[in-house]
Amino acid sequence: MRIGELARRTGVSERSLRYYEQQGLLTADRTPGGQRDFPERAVDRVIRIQELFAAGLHSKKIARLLPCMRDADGGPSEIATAQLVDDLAAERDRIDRMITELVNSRGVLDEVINTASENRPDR
Amino acid sequence: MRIGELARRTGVSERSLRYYEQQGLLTADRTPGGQRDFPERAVDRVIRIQELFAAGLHSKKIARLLPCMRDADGGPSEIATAQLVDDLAAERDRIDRMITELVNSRGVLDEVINTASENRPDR
DNA sequence: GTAAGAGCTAACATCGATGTCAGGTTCAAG
DNA sequence: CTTGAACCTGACATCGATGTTAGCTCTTAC
Repeated sequence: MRIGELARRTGVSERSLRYYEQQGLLTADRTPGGQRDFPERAVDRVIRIQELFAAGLHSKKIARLLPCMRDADGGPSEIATAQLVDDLAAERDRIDRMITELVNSRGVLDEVINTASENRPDR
Repeated sequence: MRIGELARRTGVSERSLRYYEQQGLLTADRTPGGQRDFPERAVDRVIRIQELFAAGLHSKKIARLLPCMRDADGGPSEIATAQLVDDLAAERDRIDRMITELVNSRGVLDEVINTASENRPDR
């Protein structure tokens, strides 16, 4: 599929998709005219890339990580090196802490929202 | 307490603390010589500020939010306006989605890590 | 063949919290 | 009084994903 469709289906801008390809996160064939032709499974991949970005990983780390992930198709095409595993374990712990913080913050927001609703029954 | 101690106790750089004050997120008295003198409760407040930053809120929104939060001392000193509540509700939903994504990403990392440990019992 | 819509590259801009540095002032202990 | 640590302000730098624009090319339907 061409870049426009992939953008539409993932909600990610064309700009970002080109950037992902440039960073080695996505692979695309090219038409004879030089336009990108993404495989169907790029959709899932883009979504996972977005999630990893949201989790605070940088593109370089994602690039090392992706080949070690189980694909839609089957097993991973590479096994993570010990060094990468260490790295990912650290990220994992960071994400864990981040989840805790987010849950806290969500609670704070809920409290403020609820307090306001109680004191301001503008219905 | 002075800025160095607050930085040490919160793990937040002095630079950031000055920035927080400048953005209206923190209040500090001044010594006759012009040095900041933070109240004890600044410690908790800084930690909450950090969490809100981690949740993706910007300083301006945090500045509007903070006076509506329940303090260590007691009730909020302001009630959120309807407009702010709408805003916060949107942030809340965004945080919710972010948590989901983080949990997903954590799962992905765990899988890669586990796969590597199984295939590479370097112990 | 032509026109319109979609894609291409390259370059520059942005955002916001934080790092860093310079040059000066304050504080506290001796 | 002196000295070194801690603090002050102000300015500039950074990082990285993404937005934006310009100028050109490809694709496709007519």
